[in-house]
Amino acid sequence: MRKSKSTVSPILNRFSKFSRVTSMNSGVRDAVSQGYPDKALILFRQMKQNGLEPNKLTFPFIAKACTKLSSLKCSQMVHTHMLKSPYYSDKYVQSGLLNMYVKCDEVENFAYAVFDRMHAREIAAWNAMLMGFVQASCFDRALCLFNEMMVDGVRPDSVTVMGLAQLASGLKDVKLLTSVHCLGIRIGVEADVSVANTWIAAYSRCGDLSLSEMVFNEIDLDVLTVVSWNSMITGCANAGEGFMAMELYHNMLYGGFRPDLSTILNLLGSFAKPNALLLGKLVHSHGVQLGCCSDVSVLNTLVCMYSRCADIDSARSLFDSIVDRTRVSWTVMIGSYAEKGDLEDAMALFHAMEAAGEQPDLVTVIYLISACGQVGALDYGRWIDSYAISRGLKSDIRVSNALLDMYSKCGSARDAEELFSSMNERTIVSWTAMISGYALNGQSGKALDYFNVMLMSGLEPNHITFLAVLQACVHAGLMEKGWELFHRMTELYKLSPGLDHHACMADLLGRQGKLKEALEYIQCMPIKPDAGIWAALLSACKIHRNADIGEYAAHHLFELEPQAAAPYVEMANIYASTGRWDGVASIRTKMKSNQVRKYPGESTIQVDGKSYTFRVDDKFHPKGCLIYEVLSSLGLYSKKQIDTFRSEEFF
DNA sequence: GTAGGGTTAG
Repeated sequence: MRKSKSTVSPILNRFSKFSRVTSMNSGVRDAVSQGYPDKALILFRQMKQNGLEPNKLTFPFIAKACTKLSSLKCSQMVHTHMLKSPYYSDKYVQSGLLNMYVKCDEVENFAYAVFDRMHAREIAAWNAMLMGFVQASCFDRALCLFNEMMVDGVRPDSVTVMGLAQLASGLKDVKLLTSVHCLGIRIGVEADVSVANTWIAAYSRCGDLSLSEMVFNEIDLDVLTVVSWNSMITGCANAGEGFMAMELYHNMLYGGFRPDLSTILNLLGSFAKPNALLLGKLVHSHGVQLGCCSDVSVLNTLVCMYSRCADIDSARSLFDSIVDRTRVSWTVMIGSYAEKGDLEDAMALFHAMEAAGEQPDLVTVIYLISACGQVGALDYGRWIDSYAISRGLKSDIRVSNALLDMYSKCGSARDAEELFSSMNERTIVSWTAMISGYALNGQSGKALDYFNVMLMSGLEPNHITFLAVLQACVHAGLMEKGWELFHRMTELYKLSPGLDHHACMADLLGRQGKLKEALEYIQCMPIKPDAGIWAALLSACKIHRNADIGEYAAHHLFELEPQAAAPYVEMANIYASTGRWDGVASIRTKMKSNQVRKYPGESTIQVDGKSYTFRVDDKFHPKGCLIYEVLSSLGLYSKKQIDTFRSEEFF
């Protein structure tokens, strides 16, 4: 007897639907594991269109696809589907959802909302939330979360330890990191190579490369991975230890490891400095051999490497060769021009970037701002300020700080003050920008006032802040105040003075006429004095007409920078002012034999976006006559000099 | 068959 179709159909139908969902699930899973998250989402959509209900296994896979895409839009779409599903409260579904939002950088609102509503929190959920806070730099909240986790009696595992290590390195707190390290040993996860790799990276980020090395050397050879090598190489790169990075790379190849994209990327980072071009080129060629150089992030790093190695032409032609330029590609190239003070090329590329439909972000803007500060382009600087406002970038403190610095360097204290008082958050960088702005523009009293107010607000000065106040003292000739600050820096704040700080102190002594003391100070410095310090002493000798100490300083300068013209000129002036004409003649001979040429000094100013360059006694500007009239009315130029120019018929 | 994780340019 034939069964009627109507009784058998629903069962068959349900069975076939079940098997179709199962096969769709494996399709989704495979797509995700093979690195095609977008394909997984297409399958998911097809499922819905065919009336197939995703089950409890579908959602974790789909969530994983969303984490790989880091797209908030996709995540929210999936979230809506999940809400309608009977499996919404499943712990794995919830964990997947949480992780999805963490990866979209939606930690504080979306991810925490999911976490907060979870009934049963597994260790994975805690870890995901912890990582999320750490990656979003919400370190306080991460610490609170860890405490809560302990109170809840959840036992930390290896992933927790990794999250805590990243937390400690984010805070640059090596003490905290050591206690995380101890926790790792106590719970027995120190043999886990992933944990060790995190420690290597974390110690180097805290500035303790020797501890990174210790962890690296303790890893069992059987479990050592490429990531371990990469972490160690990155550590060296960040510490500026290019030679050590290269040595590690050599050992890595010797040990039979195949470098990957990340190896090349990090290695290039260690050669992004002058005099490292040869090694950079070597690694570039390795990258080509390994097939890494079609990757846009490697290309971007290469552009950066070439420009930092002062080979801007190679950087530009490499940039031009990139087919799929990203925002970072543009920014790196704009930054290359900006760092060498080439504002015009930087701006041109910035407009090209916008024309190409790429959105500049805060890093792009910060580069442009700093270029304006370097060349004193107040007009452009103001324009970028308003551009930053229109793009909502000025709310970021880093942008505001860059603007403060730019206004100070352009000598516009009013713009700087206005901005400073409008900021609702001020970091040590903001204060330091203000202080050094006043120091630079000769308003030493105001610089010191700001310094005191800053101290009262509870902020701790760093070595750059101290440099700024010391410069203020130099400009005002405040010898005692300078020494007091210098001692406060070394004794109270335990900051070791760098070359610049020592230069200030030597300058302070020299300008006061204490040339012998200045010389003694330089000779007893714990670090080798550079050309800047000797130049400061030489110019002090010029003020106080001391040819003997001047000769000594000049001698060092001729050794350090034989091609620089300034020391020869300074020394010749000192001889002339003390009537030692034989000395003047000997300097002339020395300049000739060393083939040193003195180019006249230049000064550039921008008005209405146009650059004007002037030299001493410049007669080429069309409005020169007017300029000299104004100068004479200010008492900066004598009437007689203007008449001389007139008679020469230059105007 | 299901989670959370290690290196990553400006």
